[in-house]
Amino acid sequence: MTGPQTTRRKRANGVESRQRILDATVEIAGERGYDGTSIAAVSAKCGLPPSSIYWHFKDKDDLIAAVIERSFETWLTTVDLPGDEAGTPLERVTLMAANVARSLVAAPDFLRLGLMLALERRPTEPRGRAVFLQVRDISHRRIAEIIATLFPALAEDAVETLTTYAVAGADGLFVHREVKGDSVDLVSLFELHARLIHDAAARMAGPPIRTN
Amino acid sequence: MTGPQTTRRKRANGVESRQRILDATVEIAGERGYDGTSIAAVSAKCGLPPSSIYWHFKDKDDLIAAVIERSFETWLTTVDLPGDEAGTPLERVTLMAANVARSLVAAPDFLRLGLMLALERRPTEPRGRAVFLQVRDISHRRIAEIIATLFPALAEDAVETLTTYAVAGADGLFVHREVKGDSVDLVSLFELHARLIHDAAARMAGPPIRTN
DNA sequence: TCCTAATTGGAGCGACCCCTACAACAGGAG
DNA sequence: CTCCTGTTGTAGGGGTCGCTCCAATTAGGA
Repeated sequence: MTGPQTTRRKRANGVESRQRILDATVEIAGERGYDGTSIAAVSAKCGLPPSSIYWHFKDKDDLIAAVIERSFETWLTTVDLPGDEAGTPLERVTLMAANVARSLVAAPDFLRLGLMLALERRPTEPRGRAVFLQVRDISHRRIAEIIATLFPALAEDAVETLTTYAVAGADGLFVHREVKGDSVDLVSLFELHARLIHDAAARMAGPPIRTN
Repeated sequence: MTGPQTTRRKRANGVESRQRILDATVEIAGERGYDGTSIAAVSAKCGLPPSSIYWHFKDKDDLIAAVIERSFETWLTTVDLPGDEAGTPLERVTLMAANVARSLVAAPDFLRLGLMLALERRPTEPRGRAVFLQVRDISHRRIAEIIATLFPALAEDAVETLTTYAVAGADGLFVHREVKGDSVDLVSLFELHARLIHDAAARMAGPPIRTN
């Protein structure tokens, strides 16, 4: 513990190799999914032999899980959720939606691979799927907090429902863009999404007059 | 053509075998995706040898495409889109959404497998993916027609945007239920979805007073 | 300079993959 | 009965899979 740990780490190019492996894997796995990702293909794409991959990662499952983790982190940095700037709730919700839309366009690998893993239901769940669902829950809670802050009058289950709806809409719109190609204007679709969520929140939080 | 076709079809149990193969395939492919579906596994599940599978289907790609086609048809029969019954637009949109939600709960294999195929981006596209996107476009047009009928004042691109949003929301909510399990009340989430779409359509179609 | 640990190179193992070849069997037609 | 056609059964070929083993190479610490 306290002994001979001078400055010896990062001796060779191990760290860079790890990044090269992850770069190659995220590209292949984002295109072909779990089973479609072969170690041989990753090896060919990153130029390192399979033994190097298995030196850096325990097995294929570990590699995919690491890819999910790193993709989520890089995606988080591009989201850059706004803190507590001024503006009406509608303006702030719209700004957030635009940010998320742009980040999904810029770094789509995370959500594409994650959704593929999430839809699978194999007997022994891959660790990457669990990791994705976990970070997804974190995002869910963050959004729920923001909604609760913007609309303090909302009941707790209303916040939960709106958050679920917000995330689901984002997923669906993302899928639409993945299917239809780059011509889809994700930002404007997210703008509509934000507006509808805002109106729903305002209605749910507003005074209960005019129920029908 | 007009000759010796008495009543000879279905001599052995060929038709039933085809169904057994499709039943086994939709189960496995709905769980594991394209690459995760092996002919050996299908053979084991349906009890027929691989040669029978390859007698009924040209290759694995053909099998998956056939599964998509049949799943879509069985899903269509459970949707049972309402014709032209009476009611306000909101009532009719809500009814449609509830129907779709119930059908997705009853027959989720079609959309689960379809979304998995749609998210993949391999160099040579599987035929099943093309089939899914095709029937998806058919659904899209049907929904667009209904929206245009319910809200005649809507501009054409507004109908298109709303249809895209409706389909995307349905996809996302479906994914949410697939991830979170049977405890998710898909019908009530679709009810909210229908209401938001209706409000958006009414606002877009209505007089442009009170823009802010 | 030698020792040691981190990393790479490459061969290869057993299992599984998709798919095929071909014999065996069933039942209607003659 | 014999044929003929649709369907099943068995065996396996050629290839890829995830993964392992181990020698070779590199660079820091002594």
